[in-house]
Amino acid sequence: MEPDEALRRALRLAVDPPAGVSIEAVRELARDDDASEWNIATAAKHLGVSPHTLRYYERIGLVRVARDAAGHRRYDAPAVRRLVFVTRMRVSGMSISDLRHYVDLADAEQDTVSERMDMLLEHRDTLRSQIAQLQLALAATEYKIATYQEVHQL
Amino acid sequence: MEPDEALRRALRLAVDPPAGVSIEAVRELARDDDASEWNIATAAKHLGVSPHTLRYYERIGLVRVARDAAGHRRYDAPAVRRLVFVTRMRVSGMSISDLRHYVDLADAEQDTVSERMDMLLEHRDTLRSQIAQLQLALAATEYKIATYQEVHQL
DNA sequence: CCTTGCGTTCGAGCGCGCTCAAACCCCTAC
DNA sequence: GTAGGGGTTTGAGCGCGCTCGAACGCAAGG
Repeated sequence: MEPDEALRRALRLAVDPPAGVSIEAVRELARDDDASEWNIATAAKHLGVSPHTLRYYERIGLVRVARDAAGHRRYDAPAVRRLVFVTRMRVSGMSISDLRHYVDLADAEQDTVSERMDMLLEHRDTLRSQIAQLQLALAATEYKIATYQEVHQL
Repeated sequence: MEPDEALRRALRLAVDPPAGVSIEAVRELARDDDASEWNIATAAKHLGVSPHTLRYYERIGLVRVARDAAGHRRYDAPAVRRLVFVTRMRVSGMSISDLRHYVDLADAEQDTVSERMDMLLEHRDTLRSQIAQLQLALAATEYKIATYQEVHQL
């Protein structure tokens, strides 16, 4: 078994939430049973962002990252999972400040589940309308392409 | 018939390219047979952007807009169609500079169809992967929502 | 010992896409 | 005549999200 197998597994689970997942997978994600960790370059590569961006995300409080003896960042499974979530939300248009609010709630001691739920529900709606928008744009683009092709045949 | 019926029709046609459209619709879109025009406030309202933005788009060459006797902008059907296209492409992530390139080609004298086709094809691919990304994000979000709900029931 | 390479912190800079403000113009209604 | 509400032009400003640079630290290899 590769040394960072657990990290890759966490990454994959977070990346591809299967259709019928449930408590099982949550527990899996919640387990921190592997000592394997990534340095910033490796983490950046797997997450598809730059090391600069990873440092930036940590600086603004989106993720907490441990240090090794030399003071270098070590990305463990929880950090990677958080970053997968963060990058996904960023890519899907959630603003940095909303994301900060969300992770502040997630990191809080108290029960903030209902407020986070509200944010998630709202983001879900945003995503749905975004997708609808993009599908409209796609239809328009394909329509234009088809038109050009037809015109070209005249 | 409302005075700006033709403009609304142009807007609708450009907004909702029906599945099986063809030359017919193109001709319809291409006809400039109506004298009705919009002022900047009306155009902005219908296009869902601010007057500021409309002036900005004109300034950077994305659209040409005529003036009335008083020097006020008059948005006719071609301008509206162009702006529908522009806003759709913007919303779907095409950069201003790419759009400028595209409309420069479209406004050029020469035959630039093939180059525009290339841009459209590329944008189509971008749109498809964007949609895929968003659907992933949506799945992840719904997964998280479902998880919270299950946890809440425990 | 010294270079190479990878990391650190912190503040500053930047590109994009608007967004605004100032000074002005014109038309209509009172 | 004048107040109000729409519009115009231009250059400047701004918020976001990185992105970079400078100065430094540490550890391994030649």
